[in-house]
Amino acid sequence: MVTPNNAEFLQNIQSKWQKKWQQARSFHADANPYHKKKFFLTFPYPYINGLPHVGHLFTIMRVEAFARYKRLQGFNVLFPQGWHATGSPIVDAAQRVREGEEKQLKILRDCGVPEADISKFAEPEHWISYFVPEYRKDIQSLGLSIDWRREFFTTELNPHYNKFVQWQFSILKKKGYVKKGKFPVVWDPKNNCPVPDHSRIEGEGETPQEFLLVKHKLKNGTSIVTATLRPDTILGVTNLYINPDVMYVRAKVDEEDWIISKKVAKALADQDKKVTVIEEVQGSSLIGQTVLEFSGLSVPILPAFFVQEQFGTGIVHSVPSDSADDLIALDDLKKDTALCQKYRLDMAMVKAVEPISVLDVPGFSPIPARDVLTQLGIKSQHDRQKLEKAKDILYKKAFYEGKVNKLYQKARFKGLSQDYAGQPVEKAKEGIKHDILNSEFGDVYYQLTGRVVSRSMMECVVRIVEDQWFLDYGDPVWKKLAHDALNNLTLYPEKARAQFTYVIDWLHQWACTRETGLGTRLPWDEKWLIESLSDSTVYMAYYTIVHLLQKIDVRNVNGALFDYVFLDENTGKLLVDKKDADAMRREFDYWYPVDFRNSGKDLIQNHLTFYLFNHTAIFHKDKWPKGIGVNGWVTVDGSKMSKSLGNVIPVREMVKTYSADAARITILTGGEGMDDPNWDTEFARSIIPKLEQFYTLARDVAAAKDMTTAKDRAAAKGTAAGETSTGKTSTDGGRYTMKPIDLWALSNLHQIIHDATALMEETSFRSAIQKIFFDLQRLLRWYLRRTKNSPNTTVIKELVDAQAVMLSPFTPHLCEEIWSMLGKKGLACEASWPVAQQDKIDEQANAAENLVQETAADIQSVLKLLDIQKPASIALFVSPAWKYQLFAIVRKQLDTTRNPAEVLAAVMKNAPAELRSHGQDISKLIPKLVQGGLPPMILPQEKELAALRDAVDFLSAEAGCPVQIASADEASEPKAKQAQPGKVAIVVKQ
RNA sequence: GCGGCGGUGCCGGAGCGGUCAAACGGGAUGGGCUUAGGACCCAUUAGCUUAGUGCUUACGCAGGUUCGAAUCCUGUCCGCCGCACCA
Repeated sequence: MVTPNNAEFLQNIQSKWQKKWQQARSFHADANPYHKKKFFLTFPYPYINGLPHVGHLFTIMRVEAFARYKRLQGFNVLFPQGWHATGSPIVDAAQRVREGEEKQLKILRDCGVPEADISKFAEPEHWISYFVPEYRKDIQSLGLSIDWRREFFTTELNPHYNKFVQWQFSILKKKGYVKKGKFPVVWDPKNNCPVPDHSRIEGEGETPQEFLLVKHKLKNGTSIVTATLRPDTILGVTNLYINPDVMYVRAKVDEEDWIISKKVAKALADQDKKVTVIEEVQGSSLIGQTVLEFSGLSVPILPAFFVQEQFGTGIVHSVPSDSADDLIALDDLKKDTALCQKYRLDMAMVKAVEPISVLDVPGFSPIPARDVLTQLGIKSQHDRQKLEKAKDILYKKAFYEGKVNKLYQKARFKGLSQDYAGQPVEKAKEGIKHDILNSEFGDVYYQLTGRVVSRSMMECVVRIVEDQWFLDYGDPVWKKLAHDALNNLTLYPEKARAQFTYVIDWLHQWACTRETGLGTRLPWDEKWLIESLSDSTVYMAYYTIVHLLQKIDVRNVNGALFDYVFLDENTGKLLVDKKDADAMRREFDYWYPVDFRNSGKDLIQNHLTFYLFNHTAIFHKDKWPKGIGVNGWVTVDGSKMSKSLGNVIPVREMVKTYSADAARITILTGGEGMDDPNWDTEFARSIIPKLEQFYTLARDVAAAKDMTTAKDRAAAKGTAAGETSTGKTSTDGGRYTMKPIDLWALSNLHQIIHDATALMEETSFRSAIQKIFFDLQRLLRWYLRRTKNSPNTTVIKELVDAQAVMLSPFTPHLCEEIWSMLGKKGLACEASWPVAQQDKIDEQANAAENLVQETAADIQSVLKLLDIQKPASIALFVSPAWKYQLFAIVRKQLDTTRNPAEVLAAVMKNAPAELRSHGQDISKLIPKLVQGGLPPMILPQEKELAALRDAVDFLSAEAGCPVQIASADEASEPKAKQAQPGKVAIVVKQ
């Protein structure tokens, strides 16, 4: 870690201002009917199983900076904060503490928990009572402008909130958005419980995968059952493959007879099936028999050794057209007379088995598997590696580019519900699967995508849980409402919209209840806890009333109260004072809807979209969300944040090392939009002295009532009293004259205010900081240099005042300090954001100053090239008059043509005689002007002269010799002719 | 594979048809100020060239549109995020 230069100064003023804000209750926000402009911001309440770190900081700071900005804009701003404890991580972690797991204990120690207290964390409740205040302390130390009166935490440990969530769910239920169904989960068979991702020893990220079971019927009615992920090829089945050496079982599954592997027989028992094993069946005994297919065909059962017992059902239906495995096995068998004899297979029958083409895949023959076998040079079914590759190629090609062929006509197969012929595989697949499931040939089976081992060291299985509750985000009516909500809100940034639209369409049923963890119980089925993403969709409404509600005896909090407060409906008896209920309703009515909710972009696919869905289900349309912000994932010095890299910087460490203000501005400079913001340690270090420099400058401005020099004042007396050279009146006690450079400074200031305001409005904080801090600092630097440190006091004060206010959302402590030092009344956080005055933005002033700036630079470079230390004098010539005329005419022409010849012709035609006399020069100049383009603004000759004359002192000082200024028109000097509008000719005399 | 976002100089990162060899910051180099400085100020930071200029090569790669492209179009390669019941 780099040691900062000196953050003490910033750190020393931190707690002082935080205390002042607290005393002034600057961030307490209450409904105020006389203050119509309100702004309500939130970010998702953090899950409190740890302390805040740099990863959290970015999201927090976006909301914080926006909150402070909106306050400066005159809004009544509500920025509350709560805590999330719902779910299983805390419970699991407590369990691990109970078991004394070293890794978990270390995490707690790293959070600063004293050794003696660690055992307390065996209780989940203790996590809340410990981490809530610690987390709050950390983010408070950043000087956040949160209304802490409205803090709360979730789960039934907070009975008021508990009632709120139950109210929410009873409304969802009433409206039919909560439904009951079956659901596959990863299950520990020993402890009889579901195994969430983070409490696995092995197999994080593995999930149940749905396979289609296909029944193939023997003459006696028994089904040989295979499992597949490719129902689209069902009509291409030519035979079954069975491993002759494997011992299968015949089992009664529900009311049917199935032949399957032993493992599947066991697994199905967990998956909502009644399974009784009747007998064992040797694979070889089935070979040679025929089965009836979904397609209506009869196909033989053949031997194959690539078939693995533990995969699928241990039996494979063969689609040699589109499976390389199936095809090569068939090829092998046709050549293997000995094997056929062994199982008494009729060689002619085997040879008669031919692939059936079912898919049209671009770039492939009707039998794609054959192409791939040839392509990869696969010779036998033992060539496993190549076969895996073949499978990959075939699947991807067929699935994403293929179409099912003409075989899939409804007329040809009674099992099909529609004509699939010609449909893309991707689309037809689902329909065909559905058809098979609806026939007597199909069923469903779940298998894990990989091995999962639970903490009890048991290998997990898939289990179908009955009576699981779902939020039906697939409901088309609800989807429509969510789209409506999306269409009526502002996104920060707008480019996130495509993703939201996609997610709304893609979401379907969401299992919203759990059996374990902390949370709120489902009001009508108390065995279930409401899952953590589902209990946090509309709680922002809770913020509006929490400080009032939680004072009320919870026994008097009922559904009728929430109906009254949130929906303006009288549905039952209120158990609280009408007065109290009205007060809450006023708060809700005033603050809602949420104007800005910000979170990481990863939450678009769940929480933020749930947030939209649920608001439309619960609240009236005028209370739907107004704005959502999303941001990228924080990186640290360019690398992804991770525990293993050890670059997860806790907030408390950042504040201790860099100060709150430096940390705040660093993180927001790290990025904007959807890009991943970067915490740049080097920036954090180098910004500290720059912030102090800003303070020093402000101090000088404050101290010097009059920053002008005696010489300036004397010079000023020369002009008519109170009158400046530009005719403006100066009223302050500083330098009396308002010179062009002063107007230029103001012009640029107001341009910056204008730009920065627009950027703040769209939460582009990085760019805003660029303008407000760096561009303004540069402006100040040039202004001081240009005025040789005697700026106009009015101007310099306006610059510093504006900067202090505009920077305060980012570095509030420093800005308060400066604000008070400048002798301002009140707090900076309650000041007014400066207003950009269009009439002060003067492009001509910019062009004039550019000319001066460039001339100064050009003088330097000429002197350097000629290696002249002490020039005797310098003459500057502005362009001859005819070139100004020429430029103006060319500019007009460029709108119609860009062809140099045409421009030249037009110029020569339109130009006055005087200009035409410079014909030769013109024809040389024009191609350049057309190619390179003209400068954005061309000042008239007299303005250029005036600008240079105004700056003559400065230019002389920079050049180190007297400077004369003249027009090239009356100059005999040949070099003077080189001058152009915007470009002065320089003649150095030694 | 699908959906989303990106690929710019030593680095971070602006720019999104002409004012672009490319803002701003960081780093590096040189100079100034200083007892000294990690503080501050100034200059340089693609190559060649020049009295302040001009030229060449550059904005992932390849084509195209245009008088003109980092900027628009097409194709292609690469990176990041998500693809769920987990906070």
